Amino acid sequence: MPLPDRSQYIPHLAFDSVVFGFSKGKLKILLMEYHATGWLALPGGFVKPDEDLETAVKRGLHERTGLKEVYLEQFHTFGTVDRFQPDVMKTILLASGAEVPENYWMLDRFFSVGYYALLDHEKVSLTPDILSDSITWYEVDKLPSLIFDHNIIVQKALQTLRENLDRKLIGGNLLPERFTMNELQAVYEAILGEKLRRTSFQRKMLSLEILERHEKLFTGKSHKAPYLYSFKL
Amino acid sequence: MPLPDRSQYIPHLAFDSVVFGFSKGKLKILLMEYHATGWLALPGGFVKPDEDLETAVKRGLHERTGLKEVYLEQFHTFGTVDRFQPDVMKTILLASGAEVPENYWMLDRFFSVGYYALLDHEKVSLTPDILSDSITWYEVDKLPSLIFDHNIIVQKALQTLRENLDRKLIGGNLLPERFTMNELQAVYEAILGEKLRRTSFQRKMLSLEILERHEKLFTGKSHKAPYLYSFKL
DNA sequence: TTATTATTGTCTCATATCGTAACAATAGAA
DNA sequence: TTCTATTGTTACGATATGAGACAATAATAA
Repeated sequence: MPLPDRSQYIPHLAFDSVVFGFSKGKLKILLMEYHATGWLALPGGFVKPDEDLETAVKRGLHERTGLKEVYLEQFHTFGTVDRFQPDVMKTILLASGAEVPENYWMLDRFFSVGYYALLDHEKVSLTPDILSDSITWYEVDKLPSLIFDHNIIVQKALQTLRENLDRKLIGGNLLPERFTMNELQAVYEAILGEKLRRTSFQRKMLSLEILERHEKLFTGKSHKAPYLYSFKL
Repeated sequence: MPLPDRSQYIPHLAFDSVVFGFSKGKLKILLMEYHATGWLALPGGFVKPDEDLETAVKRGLHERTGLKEVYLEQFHTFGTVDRFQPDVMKTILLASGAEVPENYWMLDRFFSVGYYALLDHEKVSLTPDILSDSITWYEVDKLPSLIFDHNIIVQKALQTLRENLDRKLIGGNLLPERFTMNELQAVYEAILGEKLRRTSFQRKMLSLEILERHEKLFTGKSHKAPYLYSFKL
């Protein structure tokens, strides 16, 4: 399996995606595990010479998750010299069984543009890339050590997500079309890392006039059934 | 005057700085005017192979303003294909009187990381770069047309500045060490583009406990003299 | 059928915050 | 001494938020 040629991509420039999902009450992100080494990294990629940066990120996201439409936001570009670790990269490339040419372009110094994505955990079908033998969900607050500065990238993504949460009303992107108020609150709590008041949360969300109320959800439990909501528009 | 060699900088990657200053009640930014063409652009630059991205931006800022310490914030990275306008770049290079080699690296497609800086208008001493014959302050709300996507970059910088204004308490970076409450309010109004209530603003600022009150400022006007303030720490 | 339990939707009240206006203080001029 | 313009502070009402109370209700148990 041949490695990509220098001419196929813009050199020195990469992107890394922090893909957030929500399941079983936990906020999770996608991580790739590289062949043989067992090293973990964010799913990322490179930009083609005639491709918009954001298009490249969407392409990468589509290849890994099968999803075409996801909520996507750029949050920071990482460009310190200490990201440059050609030995690490070389080990990953060799472990994939490929032949690594002299001065191979992927061993150069890279700047990486960080994007975070929010998607419905249930809708993805995961596919590893050439260098990885798996891609899996990991709980954000139990993250293992990642290669390069990827732990820092995740922290920055999470910080930006928190700051944008209220301003951009994006919590719903992690849920299916219809959800209960309790589920929405659980998403907010997972992102913010703190418990919220049930009544205040409900009042706030309803006062924003962005939710549409639908039929009740009967779960079979012996108590009042909650309404289902969806986001307007 | 020779143009920089391909090996001196990372290819395909640039930065652009939106340098905010405040004077005579107006919010202003620095623009460079290129030789002969009269085209206007943001002050920017390239990153050296062994240089941190942020270090490069500070270096560029120091070269243009003489300032070593400025408030600096990265806000977005621009990477659409339509930024690629080699003819425009070639005209600029030729107008500077330089000889432009075949396939010169500055004519390639570039990704640009946007930073904004806040500084005390009084402290800068302006120096144009090789390609420009002037660098001057322009009022943000009376901006002329700029090359490439630089008008969009300014808008994005301003938008981010507004969003960060309260959260990061950065308004003071545009003023000298000591200032009156009125001056601070004028900065906030210029950034937000709207009038603020005098009493509410004063109450809010004082309640944040970030200001230190100093002696009064006697302007010679026939009314009560305002206190001077500085930011704590 | 009725009582019980767990959870949901709403309301109330205390508190904090903010818009608005009023008021007192004061530096210099008349 | 009075007047004018501006500043610092306080008062009051409107609005938002924290915290708790209370009614509604789906399924179960009696």
